[in-house]
Amino acid sequence: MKWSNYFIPTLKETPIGTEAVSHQLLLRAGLVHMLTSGVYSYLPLGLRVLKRIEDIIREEMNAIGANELFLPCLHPIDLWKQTGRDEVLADVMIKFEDNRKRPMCLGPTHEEVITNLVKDFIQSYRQLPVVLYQIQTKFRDELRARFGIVRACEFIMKDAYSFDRDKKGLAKNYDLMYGAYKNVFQRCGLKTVILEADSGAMGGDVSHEFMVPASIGEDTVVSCSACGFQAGASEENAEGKPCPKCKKGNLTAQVAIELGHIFQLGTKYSQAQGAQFLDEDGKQKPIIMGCYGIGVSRVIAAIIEKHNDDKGIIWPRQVAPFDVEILPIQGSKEDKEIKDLTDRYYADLTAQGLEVLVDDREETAGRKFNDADLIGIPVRITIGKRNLAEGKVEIKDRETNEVILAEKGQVKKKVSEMTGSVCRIN
RNA sequence: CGGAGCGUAGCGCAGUUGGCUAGCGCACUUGUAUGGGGUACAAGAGGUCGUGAGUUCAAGUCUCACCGCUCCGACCA
Repeated sequence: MKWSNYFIPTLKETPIGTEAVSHQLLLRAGLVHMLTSGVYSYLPLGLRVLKRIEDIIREEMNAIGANELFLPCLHPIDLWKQTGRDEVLADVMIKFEDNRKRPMCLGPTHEEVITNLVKDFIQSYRQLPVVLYQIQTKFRDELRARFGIVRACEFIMKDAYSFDRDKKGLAKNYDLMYGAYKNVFQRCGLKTVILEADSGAMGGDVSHEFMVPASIGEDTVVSCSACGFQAGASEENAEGKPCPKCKKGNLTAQVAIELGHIFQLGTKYSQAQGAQFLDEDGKQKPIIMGCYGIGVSRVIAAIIEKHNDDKGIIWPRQVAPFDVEILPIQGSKEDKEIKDLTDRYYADLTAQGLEVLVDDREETAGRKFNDADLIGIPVRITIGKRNLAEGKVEIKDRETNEVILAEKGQVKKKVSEMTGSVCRIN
């Protein structure tokens, strides 16, 4: 991909009214654009990151036997009345009437819709278990959107739902999800703290939250310096209490971003909506459900919060929008060798399955370097006269700042070593 | 929804006790030079001063209302 043919509107200055580093860098690196408070467009570079995270999630979901589908975001309120959640979630629902005066809402979550769907197809225990998921836009009329895409009114979520005949089956699927979630966040370059949580408005018994401690966030995690005990906490009781587990260490608090939340729902929805199956013993029973959410767009913010320096973003390789950036330093008179090498490296690396961005703009070297640091592509190849006079090309690792001066014929090999040859997931 | 702040060019800002043609930096256009860390010089283009009403000879500036954005709080699967 040529930069000159790609829409990457970088900003030199930090936009006003941005507190979170991730928010600032999302805007400066040209990943997102705000339409109104809590509502963001994803620009080409941001969309690439989003899709790579989605692909990681898809792999992990598919690996545990979950099937992807796509549910509507336009819901009749009548459906929500079946569970009474039209009242419970009234404050976050975006409601309106369609042209036939029918009360509608934009889906803030999808338990009711999926239960309605499964109800129409599942009659027998022989058809269970079923695990379904989607990656879709959710709408929540947040009283106060903040931290850019961390709390938005329109955001992208992966939500999965499991349907089992008994609690044992639910526990099994729950464990599989738990493991898959650990894999997803690890592959995204995030260290998560997993907490037992309150199931709140979702209902059910067992629930875990996947949190990433960061400098911003809306939740608090306390941890014990002595035994490593970790738990969620409210602001008031967070600091300075002795550890409830080992009684020795003191708890220290840190704010965190909630990225995932899984629930053993039980029969709350299946009972309310009449989603039953005929069990082996000839009795009608409500399907046992679980639900599992990941804030996909929020994952992007968390990754940036944890992977940046004063110059910009440092993408973990697995989620980077491009694998390699080639940065030719051209004068006004085009240097044929620089151009030829640029084309050759582009072709060679692309043939290896790498996504390559070429900064072919007629900009000064300094500007290209700064933009490269800002958008944070893991590997940068700089082709310029200075090193070329010695037959060398510079390869730089964005994360470690390590610089290799490679023979111009060895670039493909060196880059392959750095990226682990074909590092694309698909 | 309570508290606080902000709104002037794409971005970041200045604009005095109201005063005459609304400025600066970056970005943008054209030209010349430059070409390894936001290069230099020159010439340009770009504005309903958030919206509406009011006070006044005169409003970016004062008053009121509304809209929008941000932060703190409340809320949050």
